[in-house]
Amino acid sequence: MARMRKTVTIRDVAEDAGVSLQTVSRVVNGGPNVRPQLRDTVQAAIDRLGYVPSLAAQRMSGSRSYIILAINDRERTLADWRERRGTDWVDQMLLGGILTCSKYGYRMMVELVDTHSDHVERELGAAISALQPDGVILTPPHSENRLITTLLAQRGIPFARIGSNAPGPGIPMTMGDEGAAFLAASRLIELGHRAIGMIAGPAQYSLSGWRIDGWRRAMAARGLPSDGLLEGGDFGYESGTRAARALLDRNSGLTAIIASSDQMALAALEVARDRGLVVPRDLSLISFDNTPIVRFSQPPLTAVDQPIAETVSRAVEQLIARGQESDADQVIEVPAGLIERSSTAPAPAQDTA
Amino acid sequence: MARMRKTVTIRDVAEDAGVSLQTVSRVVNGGPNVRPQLRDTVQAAIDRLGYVPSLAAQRMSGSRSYIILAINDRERTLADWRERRGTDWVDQMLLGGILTCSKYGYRMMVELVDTHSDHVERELGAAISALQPDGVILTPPHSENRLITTLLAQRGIPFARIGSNAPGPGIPMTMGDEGAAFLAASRLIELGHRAIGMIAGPAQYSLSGWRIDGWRRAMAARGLPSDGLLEGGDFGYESGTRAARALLDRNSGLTAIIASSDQMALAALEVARDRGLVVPRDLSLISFDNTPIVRFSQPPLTAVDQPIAETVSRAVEQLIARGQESDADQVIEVPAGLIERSSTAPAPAQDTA
DNA sequence: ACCGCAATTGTGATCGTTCACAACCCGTAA
DNA sequence: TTACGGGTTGTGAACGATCACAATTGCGGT
Repeated sequence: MARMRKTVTIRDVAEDAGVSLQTVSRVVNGGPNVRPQLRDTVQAAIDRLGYVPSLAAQRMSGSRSYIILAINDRERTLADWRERRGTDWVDQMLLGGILTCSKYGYRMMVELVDTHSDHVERELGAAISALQPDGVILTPPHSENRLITTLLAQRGIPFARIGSNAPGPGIPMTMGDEGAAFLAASRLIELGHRAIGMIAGPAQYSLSGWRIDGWRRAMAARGLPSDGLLEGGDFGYESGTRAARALLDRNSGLTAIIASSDQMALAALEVARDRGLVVPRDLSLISFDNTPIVRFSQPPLTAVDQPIAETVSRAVEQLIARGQESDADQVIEVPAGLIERSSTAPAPAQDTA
Repeated sequence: MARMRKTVTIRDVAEDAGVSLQTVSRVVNGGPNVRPQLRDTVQAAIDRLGYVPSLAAQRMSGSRSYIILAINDRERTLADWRERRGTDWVDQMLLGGILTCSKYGYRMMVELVDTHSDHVERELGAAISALQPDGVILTPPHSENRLITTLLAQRGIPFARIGSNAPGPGIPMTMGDEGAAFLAASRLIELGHRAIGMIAGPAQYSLSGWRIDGWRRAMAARGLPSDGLLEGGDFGYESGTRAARALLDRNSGLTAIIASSDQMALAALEVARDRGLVVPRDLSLISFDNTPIVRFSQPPLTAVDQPIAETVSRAVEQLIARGQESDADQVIEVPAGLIERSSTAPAPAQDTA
C-alpha cells in the first residue's frame, strides 16, 4: 500500500516554481537580492510541496552542519542512571539545548564520552568526524580536559566550556558557584549558624573548589573558622553518608551543612534522621543542583538552583553566533539562585558563647 | 595557531593505502570479497589517519542515515521540565537509546512534537525531511496518533509505537501495563487490603485504560467491588491531590491507593499526611513509573518500575534490524516489575467484617 | 542613445560516500 | 590451449544542496 512518496528536493521546488536551484536556495536561507514577488512565488511552492532541505545535503555542500554536539561524561551519567538517581545534567542540557537550537534551525545531539584519557580522543574524534558539528558544548569534568580542548581547537570547531573559567580556547562559562556557595553560607550565618559544614565535590571538578571558596569566604567574612568543617564526596549518595557522619562525629556543635549535590544532601538528611536530629530544627541543610528529588523529600530541601538549561541555551547561542572566531575570552556567567524550602531554619539556641 | 587540520576523507585513506575508494568503503562497511591481507592494509591506513566516515556523505549516497529519531510530546515534557518535575521519559529514552544506537553505529536524536494536530504533521514532517531517519520511536500519546502513523507509513520509515498495541503499521510495544496493575493490586489484596483506590491517567493514553483494567481484574478475581474507587488524573501533582482527596472523602474504609504516576502518588502521600494518616500504617501506596523522586520521599514509595530504557533499547534494535519490512504485527512486551519499598504494609485491622 | 553599475538570476563544479556495473585475476575443466 | 566462472578490485554516476562566478536585467546619469 504505502506508496513510498519520494522525498521532495530543491529540484522539485525549482521546477514547480520555474526558477533555478540557486534561487530556491536563496529563498530558503533568506539570502539577499531576491525580488520580493519571486520570493513569494518560490515560498509558495516550498509550502505547497512541503519542502524541507536535507540536513545531510546541506552539510555536504555548505560549511555548516546545523548540529551542536553536547558532551557528557559517560561513566557518571550511566552510573547515575543505572542506580536511578536523576541524570541531573542530561535532561536539562538536552531540553535547554533543543529549544534554543530549534529556534535557530539547528539540532542538538548528545554524546557520552568516556573519562579515561585514551578513549576520550578516539571517541570524541570519531563523533566529530562523523557529525562534523558546528559547535560543541563541554560539561564538567570534560570542560578542562586538555586533550579535548586541544582537539577541538585544532579542528577549528567553536566550543563552550561549562564549569570552567580557565583561559585558553573555547568559551568559558560558569554558573557562579563561588557566589552561590557564598550566598548559601551567608544565609545560614544570617540565620544564626556558626558551625557550618561543607560536603564538597570531587577535586577534578573546578566547581568543587569554587564552592569551597565561596563557603570559606562567607565564614571568614564573619570571622568564623572553617577548620574541620570540610569533607569530600563524589556527588553520590554513599559518599554523602560518609561525609555527613564524619562531619557530625567531628563537630559536636554543627548546626548546618551545605552539600555540593542533591544526592549528598539527601544522604545527610538520612544521617541526621538516624541520629535523631530533626531537620531543620536541629540541623539546617542546603544542597546544590535543585533536581526534582529535593522537592519531595521530608522536609523539602533548600537548594542552590543550577541554571543548567539556561546556561546551555546561552552556550548554543554563542556557538551559533560565532562562526569561527574563538577570541573573546570573556567568561560568561549565568548565576545560580537559592531556592528556600524547609530544610533551613534559625540555629538552635547555643549552650554557651 | 590552530592549523585547521583538514578532515580525513575516504580519498586520503585510499591514497595512503594505494587502493580505490570503493575498496576502502568495503573495508569500512565490512563488505564481502576483500582479500584479508588487503583488508588489513586498508584498516591500518584507516587507523593511522583516524578516518571516520562522514554521516552526511553516507546519507547522501547510501540509503541509510544511521539516525533514529525519538519523538516526545513537547507540551508535557516542557511543562514537567519547567516545573522541575522529573522529565520521566526523556532522559531514560535518550540514554537507553544512545547506548543501543552506538552499539550498532547509529545515533539517536530527540524531537519534541506538539500535540495539537495541525502542528504534528508539519513538525514531524519537517524533522523527517531534514533528518531522514532510518527509524522513528513514538512515545505516548503520539503512539496512536493517526496523523503520525499514517505519515510515517507513507514515507516508508520503520517506526515503533511504545505504549500501543493497536493493529496497524509500525511495531507495537508495551510495558505490560495491565499485568503490572494487576500485580500491584494483587499484592495489596494479598496484604489484606479490600478497598483499593485507583488514580488513573488521562484517557488519551491507552495505558491509562490498561492499568485500570489490570486493577479491576485483580479486584474482580477476589470478588471485590471497584465502584467509586476510581479517580482520574493527568499524571501531574495537582491532579493527584484532587484525586486522592476525592477518593478518601468518598471511601471511609479506603486503605490503599494505586496511582498511575509518581507525581500523583507523591500528591496522595501529601494528602494522607495532611489528614493525619500514616503511610503505610493507615494507607498503603503504590505508584507507577519509579522515577528517582520516589526513592527519597518519606517513606520511599513502592512503585511499578517502567522499563523505559529497556523498551527503547529493544525498539532501536527492531528498527535497525528491519530495513523496510513492517510486517510482523506481533506486540513486543517488555514487562514492568514491582519495586517494593516502604509505602506498602498489611492492611490495618478492620472494625467489622 | 549610450555606458556603467548594482541588483537579480542562472550555471557548472564540488562536497564525501555508496551504487551499479565493468574489468581484471586466476584456477579449473573441456 | 581455450573458455568459463567466482572472487576481487576499479570506474563513473549519483545523492541534494551550496559555492564561486558568469550572465542577464534594469535603471540612472551623461
